[in-house]
Amino acid sequence: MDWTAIEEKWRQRWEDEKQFQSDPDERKKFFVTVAYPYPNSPQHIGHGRTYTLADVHARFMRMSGYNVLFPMGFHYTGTPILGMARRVQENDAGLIDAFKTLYKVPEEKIKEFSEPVKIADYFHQEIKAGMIEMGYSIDWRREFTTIDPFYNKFIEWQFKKLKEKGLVIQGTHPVGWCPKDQNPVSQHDTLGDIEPSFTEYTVIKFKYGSYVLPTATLRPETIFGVTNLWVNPNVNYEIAKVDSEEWIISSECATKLGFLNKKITKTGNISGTELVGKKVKVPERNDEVYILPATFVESNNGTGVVMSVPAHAPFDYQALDDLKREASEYHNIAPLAEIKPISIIETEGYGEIPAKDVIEKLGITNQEDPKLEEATKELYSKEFYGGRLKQNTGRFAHKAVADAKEEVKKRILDNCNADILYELNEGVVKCRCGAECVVKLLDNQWFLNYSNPEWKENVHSWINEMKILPEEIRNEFNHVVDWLKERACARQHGLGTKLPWDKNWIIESLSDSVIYMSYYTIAKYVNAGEIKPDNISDSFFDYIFLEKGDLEKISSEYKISKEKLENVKKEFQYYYPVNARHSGRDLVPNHLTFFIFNHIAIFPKKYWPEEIVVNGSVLMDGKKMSKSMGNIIPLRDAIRVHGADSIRLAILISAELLQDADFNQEAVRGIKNKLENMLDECSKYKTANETSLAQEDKWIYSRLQQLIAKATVSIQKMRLREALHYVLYEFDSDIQWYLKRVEAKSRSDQAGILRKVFSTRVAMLSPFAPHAAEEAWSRLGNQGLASKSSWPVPDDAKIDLLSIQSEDLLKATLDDIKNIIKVTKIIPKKITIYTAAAWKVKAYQKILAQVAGGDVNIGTIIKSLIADSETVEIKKDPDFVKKTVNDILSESQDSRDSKNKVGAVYETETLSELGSLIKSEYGVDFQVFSETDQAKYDPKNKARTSRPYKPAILIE
RNA sequence: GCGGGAGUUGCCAAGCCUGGUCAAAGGCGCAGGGCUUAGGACCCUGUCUUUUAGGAGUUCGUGGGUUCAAAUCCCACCUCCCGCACCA
Repeated sequence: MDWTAIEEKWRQRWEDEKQFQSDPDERKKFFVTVAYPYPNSPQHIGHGRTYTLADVHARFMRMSGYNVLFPMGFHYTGTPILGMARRVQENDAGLIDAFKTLYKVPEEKIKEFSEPVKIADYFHQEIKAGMIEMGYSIDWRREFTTIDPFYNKFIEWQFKKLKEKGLVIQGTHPVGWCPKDQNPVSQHDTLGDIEPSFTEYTVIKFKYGSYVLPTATLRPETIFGVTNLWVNPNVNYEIAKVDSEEWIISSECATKLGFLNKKITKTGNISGTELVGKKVKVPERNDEVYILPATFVESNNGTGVVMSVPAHAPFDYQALDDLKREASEYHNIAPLAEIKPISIIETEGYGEIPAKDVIEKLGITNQEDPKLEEATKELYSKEFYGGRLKQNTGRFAHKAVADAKEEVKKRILDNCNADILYELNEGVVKCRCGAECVVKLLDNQWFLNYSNPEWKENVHSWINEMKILPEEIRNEFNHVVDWLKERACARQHGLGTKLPWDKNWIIESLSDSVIYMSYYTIAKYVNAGEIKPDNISDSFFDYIFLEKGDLEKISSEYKISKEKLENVKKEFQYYYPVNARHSGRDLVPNHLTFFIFNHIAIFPKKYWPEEIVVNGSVLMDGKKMSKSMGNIIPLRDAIRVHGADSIRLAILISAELLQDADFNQEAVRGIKNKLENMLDECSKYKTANETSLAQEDKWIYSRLQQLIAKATVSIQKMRLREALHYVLYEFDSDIQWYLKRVEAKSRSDQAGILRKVFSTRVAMLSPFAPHAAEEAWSRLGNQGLASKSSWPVPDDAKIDLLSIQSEDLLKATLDDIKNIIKVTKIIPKKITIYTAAAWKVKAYQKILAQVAGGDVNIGTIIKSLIADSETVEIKKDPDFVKKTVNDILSESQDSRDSKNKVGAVYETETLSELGSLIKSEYGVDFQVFSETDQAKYDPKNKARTSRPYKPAILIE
């Protein structure tokens, strides 16, 4: 089957009929949006998932009678494209090869890629083409990119609004930094793609005369256990003026401090040896300790000076031990023997000197031993999570280490006895330019103040009101909101909009994409050239979005007619708020949360987003997709191979929303076959001449109604996998049964019925597999487009419960027959069936009513049956009650209710329908008797075991 | 560490919120049969153990508990996956 042609044909029809263009009208609207793509590569199967989900949603709502707007934009803003362009300029072989072989970019295009916008433009068109081929029902008249001049104006407006409200603030902020490029570095700026991360150290200032000897530590609380300082005798230390104090530090440390906005003036040098034996004053304690030599101290780590806490730091314990053994060399500098570890933390599982315990456990004998790292790690973690400070720590006594750490740090910082230093965690990180990265404290950085308590509170309460699917995600959102702090919202390079009040900054790319959904409503006018960016400024957006300002004035200011302005405003007011926002799960802790925050900050409550739908990612044959694995399939390649609809279905049916969907070849092939069979099937049922309905006809119509009801509920909950499962697979077994019945009876008048059934089914398939549905729809001889047909509405009145009960009875009985044949391995020659006596039927109805009323006590049921003359015969067969109760309990609530409603089924009559089925299946004779039938054929005396819905069976 | 999620019968995966319809949907795989020159596709049957009458037994990460009844509720434990910031 030529899917390319079929899909192309129907896409053209949609296009011709402008089916997805949405303009305000009298209908109710539904505005569905998806996070727009970042065009730095072609989209792959994984990207397709979110868009497909949103498209199904859009198509379903459209069929349900809503005026649906589903637009799309392209996010040019950001740094990765910039980085790629730079790599192209540098002739990066790896990247250029990826463009050629993986992304199949024509050679002459790659040459243009040294210009970032060209990369974005190229992949923009590539992605858009893929979206069209996938059949996404997008209104392309509203497309834009985030570097369009009008969009820039819009973002400027957004930021001015935020600033007016005091939500944009300035502050300092540490970042990974390249001193050569004078720029912050992130993962894709470094050699080896290392994300620079850093740890905050507390620098504690020990006074040495008028000098300060600072030590960097992760454990400020251990200041109470300090017994001495360590310096490396081989290091030549700097004496430097740091702001207003004179510090003695390693030269590496002086450099680092320079990036942390300290004013450093070097005034001299002092060797480590010279410091050894001197005394320093311990802050918070008012006593003095000696400076001692240790070789483990490194000049490039921290300040080059270390405070020694031998009781709790294995390095310190070992160094002190080493020193004492070599005491003879140092006898003149300090009374070493008097220096004893001071234990200040109590931790279960450790003795008085925990460092000693760990060192002995690991068999460490000198300070050069690499196992000391391990020892430190172990002890640090044990003491941090399980330790408590001892009596000798004064006001901090009995506190948990985890708490005390912060309190001590705060106290010594407040008393100006400490400072802060950052160290890169990865050791040396190199920028792509080759320079070694540092941590820099950026001044005057702009932040969005997501810490603002009032703002947070509003967001929390809205999150609790919104529709969020799946429900689990709501919790996650609330945690993210709690955890979110100030976020830097401007950077110094990249594509994007300049900060309106400080043009040195470019608005960061996640901050310029939080309220853009509102922009779709005006993009249509911008694209049509009806409004122009040239002199547009804030009052325009104030008027459109916030209904502020004077129409007359604005109209003359921008030379836009009043009618036009009113139209634009009304269009916004018609479509807003966003009814459903679809997105991948990875955007929960960032984009989606910001999206809520910013809507709440800028728009009035009636325009806050109504619903968020989050989906998981896509796996490739059970594995994560990644470039290095080489298992990324570009979406357009896949469309060429499998067709768009098979891909859509494969992605949707493999997992429910939050689960990762697994895309694999077998699954797609299976689906494709399924679709092709269905199309073939549909070609058979053109004619429509309805005759009077047989029982199986009523049944299939009833089942169709039930299918509609179930599928509709599932889609409304965005349980698309389930809905698709009902429509595509579960209903198939009903069709099979129907065909089996019809064929057994040698009927030939079912084509009209099947055409109706299939048409409804195809309509329900239309949001999921739109092209195949159109094709099937037309093959069935229907007029118009499936995607324009109305979503079927379930009608309870069309459900014939009796036919459902009857068919169920037939199926169950047939199953039983099959089962008996299987177990006994009899080759049947004759099959006889006996239905239950009238009193059993009566009794069954009574038991059913009692069970439905919640009474499952067999004793009371028996009593009440005996009391009734109609069912007094129960005495002959008391086991009947127990079996019947079990029968009933092992049924669904629905089925019980329907049996209750329908009352007794005429089993003898119904079961005679089995004749044709048994004849066609086993080719043998078949008879039905009632248990009470005097003339019955019952050589094995089976008839008496019959129960309602469970006829006795004799196979010979 | 903090936060989120998951562990189901060969594999993937429903079911869990709202306990009985659960030996547990569906797909894949496998086995047998049909169709076919063959392959593919398609259709039927089977696929925990056991059973010569439609039945019985043992299962849903592990161990407890609640209940007439637990894959489903509660507690503890084990294992795995994901996010943790200036980055789209």
